[in-house]
Amino acid sequence: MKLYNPQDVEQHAQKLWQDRDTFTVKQDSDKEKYYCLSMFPYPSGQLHMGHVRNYTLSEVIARFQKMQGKNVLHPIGYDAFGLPAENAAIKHKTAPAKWTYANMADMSEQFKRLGFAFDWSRQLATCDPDYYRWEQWLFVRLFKQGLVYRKDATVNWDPVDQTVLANEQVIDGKGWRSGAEVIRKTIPQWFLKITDYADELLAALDDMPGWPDSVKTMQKNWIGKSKGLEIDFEVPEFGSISIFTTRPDTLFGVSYMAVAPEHPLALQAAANNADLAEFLTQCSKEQSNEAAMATMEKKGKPTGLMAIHPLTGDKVPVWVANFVLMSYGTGAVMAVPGHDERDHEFALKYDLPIKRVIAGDGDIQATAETDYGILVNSADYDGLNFEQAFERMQHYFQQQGIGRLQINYRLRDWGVSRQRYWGCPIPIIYCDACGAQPVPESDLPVVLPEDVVFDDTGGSPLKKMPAFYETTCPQCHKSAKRETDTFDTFMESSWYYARYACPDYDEGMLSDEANYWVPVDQYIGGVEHAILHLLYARFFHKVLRDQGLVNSDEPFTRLLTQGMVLKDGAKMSKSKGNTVAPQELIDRYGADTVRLFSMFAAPPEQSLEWSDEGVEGASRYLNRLWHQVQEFIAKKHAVKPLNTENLSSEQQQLRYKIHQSIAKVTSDIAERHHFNTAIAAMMELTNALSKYDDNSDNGVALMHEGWLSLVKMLSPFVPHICQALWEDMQQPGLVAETDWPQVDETALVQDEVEMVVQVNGKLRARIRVSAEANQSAVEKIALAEDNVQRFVDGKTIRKVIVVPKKLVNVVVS
RNA sequence: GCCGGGGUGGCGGAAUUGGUAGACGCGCCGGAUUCAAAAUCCGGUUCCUUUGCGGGAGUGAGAGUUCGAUUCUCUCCCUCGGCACCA
Repeated sequence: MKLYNPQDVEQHAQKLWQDRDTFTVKQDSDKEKYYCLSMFPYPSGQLHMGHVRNYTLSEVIARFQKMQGKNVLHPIGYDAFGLPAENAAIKHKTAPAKWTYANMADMSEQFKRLGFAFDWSRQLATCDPDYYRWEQWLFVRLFKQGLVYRKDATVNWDPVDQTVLANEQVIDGKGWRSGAEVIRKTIPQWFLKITDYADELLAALDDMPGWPDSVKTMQKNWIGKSKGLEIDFEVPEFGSISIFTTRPDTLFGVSYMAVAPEHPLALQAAANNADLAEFLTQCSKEQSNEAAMATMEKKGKPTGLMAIHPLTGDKVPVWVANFVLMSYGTGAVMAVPGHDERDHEFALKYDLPIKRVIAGDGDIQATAETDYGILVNSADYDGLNFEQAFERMQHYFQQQGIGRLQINYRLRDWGVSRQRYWGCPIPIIYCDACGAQPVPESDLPVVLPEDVVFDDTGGSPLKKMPAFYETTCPQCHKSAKRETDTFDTFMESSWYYARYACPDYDEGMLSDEANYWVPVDQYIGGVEHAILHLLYARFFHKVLRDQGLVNSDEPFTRLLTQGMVLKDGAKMSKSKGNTVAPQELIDRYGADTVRLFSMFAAPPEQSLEWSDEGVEGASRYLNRLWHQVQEFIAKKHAVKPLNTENLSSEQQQLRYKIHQSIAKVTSDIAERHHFNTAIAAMMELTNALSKYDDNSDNGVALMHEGWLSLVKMLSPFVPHICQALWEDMQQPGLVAETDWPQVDETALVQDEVEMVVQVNGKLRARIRVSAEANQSAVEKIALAEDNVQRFVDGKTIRKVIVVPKKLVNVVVS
């Protein structure tokens, strides 16, 4: 008997697929298309288990859909720009491009060794000028349409390395290399007006049934639409400040105002107040990310300025507070300590008055009451509820011209400038006379010089390359300077899915073929991308649509968010030393084993705990499968058609098992995406077939049907071994190109079913009854059971619940 | 802190619409095979109790709804992901 040698079997199958271009696809209007995509990887050089899991998931779906007769696109490429290449450049003294291209070649080799059904002809890399030129082209178009603007924004500045740091490079407020205290610095940067699309991005979520609710909820909360009033407060000696509030009903409870440290009012007040200026400096050293802002100690300083309450005319002090965000709303808030927890905490700390303006009987000095209620201590507005007060105030302020209805979003415009080298150059030229000018379309792409040397001083090499930045103004042709910032790498990952449809098209960003393939039918990637990447890509898609480049509204019809791969309960990482290299496992057990384990160990959404013993088990299963099928083949049975009219009860049972397994595996893959239970069902079928021993014509026909169905169903998971078994079973062509097995409903009809009998919800007996038995008959059989009688005896039967074909519950007291 | 997940045997997990808790696999235990071991095959395996039949408890903790809750509601604990410059 042939032995199972994974390395031979896998090489053989991979060569077949390559020679026959099995997974290269073309537009074909006769076939239903299916676009299956996993988020493309950053080319770090080493494939890790997260990748294996991610691409095996899309792989199984892609191969399954192909067997359903669809024209399946399953592409791969690289998200090639990014910070790690710059770090590697400094460390290894190589250019980021060289390092990146070498990594991509390595990873492609590893992908091929895993046998993934990718259409390699469509491979793309975002660092390729043929790719990013269209991103620059789009940016220029958006610039002309006013969807791009420049404004000041804060960055992390390392004063020793004289460089901008990414958030991840700031550790406990210090630069990761220099250890210097990082400060907030404000510099001009480019923004995309994603907020123009906020409403559509929000509303469309209600019509995306293929997305998990959790992701939709996160995006909804991230966009954070809220309705409130913008109200102007007079501030003598400054002018006026506008605040946004969703709770105008608490306006009479305002006892102070708070502005962000970067607010113009704060800056003016600090000009002749050394104490306040010192406080602002302190604030500039605090981290500006949201998590830090929310957890840090709330601190403030009075500015000495007073605001006039627009309804009472009272003077209330204006404070600077470290927790007010300049980037949200107007950078200033009214504080109502009686009915807002943060304001309350702040008021207690700085001994500011706390007033009750919403009816209630708690101690307002001790706890803020944030629920809606009836207004009190609010002059004419007393007795109104939230809606009434909101409406009257809106009306009043509008009439006075000092307030207006405002829809506010938590979502901020997308800052796309990065002060880094290894990214797509922003196609802008700065002219002293004409200002910021987009690079003319005919001059695109602005190519990133790849042959660079990194020194240790940090900062982008572009800033030291006159050959790159010295240019002329496209408007007045005088000498001008090119932008040396590059794009956020989320830009590239926001449209790559569409470019896979036409990766070599050089007459435009997207060809007509994009509308054949896009939207992606199934998108798969880590949950960590639930908000940023997926929101930016949705935004880009709508922008592309409005440019007439695609004709759909959303890029991803169905979304599957996979969990992380853990080892010993922690995320695999080099620093923890708990990594498992896929390559070693492939060498040892073969790609099929690695693929099988990664699909069997957990359902896709959950985190997956890596287990060496589990891998061993997967390998053992494949060996068992191989031997069982080979044993069946070795008997050289003449397979005759199954005579369904004449089946023994054992044959009926096996037939039931085969078809029930097909039904389960099909729905687990197609609908639930629970690949682990699909595999469990196939293991059960394997066990049933292994135990079965019947050399009659019907017996052989059933075994043949069973093994063949199993080989087909396992093939998306473990395609190499299945191709070998397929051939050994004398089947024509490729298992990858065959049809998925069909369920025969007649095999699923059963005349007897097992039911459980409970007394007061506790299991007391099991009964076998005819599938057609009516309720009273079932009830009678159930009550006749000895062990049921034991618990019913001497008690009154209150009622009997019968769930057909499942259970009987006798309620007694 | 805010938003979104997760918590079930020794371990990974299953239970699809409120209806048998623990499928499948790992590990472990016993047996077969072997000079012996590995590999393989067969059987057992939630805990407590019982010779056995059976009984009791049990899905992070606590409450609630229900004939019946791993599943629904509330409060709490632990843990993971995201928080706008990691990708």
